[in-house]
Amino acid sequence: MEVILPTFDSVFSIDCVIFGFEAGELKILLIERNEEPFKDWLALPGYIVAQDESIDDAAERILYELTGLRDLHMQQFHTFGEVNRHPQGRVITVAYYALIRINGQKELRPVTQYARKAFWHPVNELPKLAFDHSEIFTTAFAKIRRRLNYQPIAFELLPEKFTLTQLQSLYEAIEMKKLDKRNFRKKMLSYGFLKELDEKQKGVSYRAAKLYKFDRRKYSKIFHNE
Amino acid sequence: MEVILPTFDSVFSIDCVIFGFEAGELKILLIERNEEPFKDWLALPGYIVAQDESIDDAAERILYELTGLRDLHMQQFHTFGEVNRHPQGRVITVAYYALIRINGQKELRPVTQYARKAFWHPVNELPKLAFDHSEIFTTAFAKIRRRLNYQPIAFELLPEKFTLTQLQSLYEAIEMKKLDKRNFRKKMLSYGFLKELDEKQKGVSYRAAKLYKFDRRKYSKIFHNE
DNA sequence: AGATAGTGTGTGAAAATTACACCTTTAAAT
DNA sequence: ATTTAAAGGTGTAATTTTCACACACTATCT
Repeated sequence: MEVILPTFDSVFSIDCVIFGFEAGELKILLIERNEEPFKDWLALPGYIVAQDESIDDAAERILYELTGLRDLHMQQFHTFGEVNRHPQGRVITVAYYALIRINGQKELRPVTQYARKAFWHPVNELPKLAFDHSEIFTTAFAKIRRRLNYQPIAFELLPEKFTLTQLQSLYEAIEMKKLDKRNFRKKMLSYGFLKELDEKQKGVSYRAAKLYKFDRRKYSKIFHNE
Repeated sequence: MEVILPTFDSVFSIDCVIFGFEAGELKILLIERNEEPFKDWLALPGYIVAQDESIDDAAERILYELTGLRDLHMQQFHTFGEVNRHPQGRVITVAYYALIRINGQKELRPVTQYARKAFWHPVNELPKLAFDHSEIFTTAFAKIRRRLNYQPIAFELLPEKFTLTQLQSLYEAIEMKKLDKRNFRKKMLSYGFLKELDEKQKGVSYRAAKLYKFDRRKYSKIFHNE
């Protein structure tokens, strides 16, 4: 059975690539669509920009409506404007990314009917996504990989307190290669923006590691940019 | 006398920041607008995307129509989507940049009436521009400054054959700081993608410098990316 | 012949990067 | 109590990269 869809002339939309890190794996947030076209497909959270909101505001609103998540620092990274990227008409989409901590607590709960559910999915072994969302993801991943080299984005993905091994395995997940433990630690600590805490990891069945946290104030003192 | 303008709902537009290098100075291409709003103001070349063209195609077409320039490699870098950036309605603009060689030969000649003329203007001492174009320029400049560090964009601005001093002064113009001559040469030559020619500079009233050219094939052999 | 203006070249010190292996600590299992 | 499994934590030497720094050479013009 074929569904007849309306068409439209020109709309802006937003799509979001939200990265998280859990169980040593890099993940992104997907929704299950509850609307044609691509009903029942998996997709990036995305929707149409309203007349009276800036695209940055739209990105926040849309992410909230589709996933229940709020107050992330989203960053625009590319605009996709092929003529036929949307089957119903001309849709140019501005893609944003954000990096957040996954806590079990924050539950993912769409507040509109457009998404049936929202959930985390590992970036390896991603399924086929609706529209050109696979390409949007690939572009986003390339961007954050590059940005990792000159901005402290990793810390947004980790819990407030983390061990150096966790930090290293996150770098390894993003750069997709193994790093040397001693060199990694030496380098990270040499920057001087990691604060060693008086606390240790708990609940592990082996020697507990020291916890650290990222000291944003020291960071901006050291690196004047941004 | 006030002009009454039509309003519109949602349009995409493109704005272009075209960099060139001439007489030791970094310049961008501006037009003098011949249309409301901002009639008679200076602005970046920019116009509205048509229904049936991708944004990349639109960027090429629009630049051509406003300046007569063709076949540049334009690269999208940011999308500006504040609600009130255009006085007549909601216009979201995708901004592109390109770097080109300025030759006296290529003449700048708008082929539409929207621009009265197009011309090069030094990036220092830029006047106030129409819309939010000053901000767009600033963003573009920041982008290319960063990109200079990991991509061979400088060579797109120089004539095919150039001296090391010209190359250095271009780097200095983009990075806005002085570089050491010996270190600069050593580093550039160490990359191995500069081809020394059997030719020398002509028409100078002092010792003529060797000419070099950028060897794109060697470059991509050395750096697999891009 | 001399003045002028830019070309072209080398070395040593300091900093950053890389490669590399073993003992320690803790909890769980026996 | 002892053992085992799993990860924590640590230093050094070689190499590469970056940086600071000064003077003689050459072509043209007068």
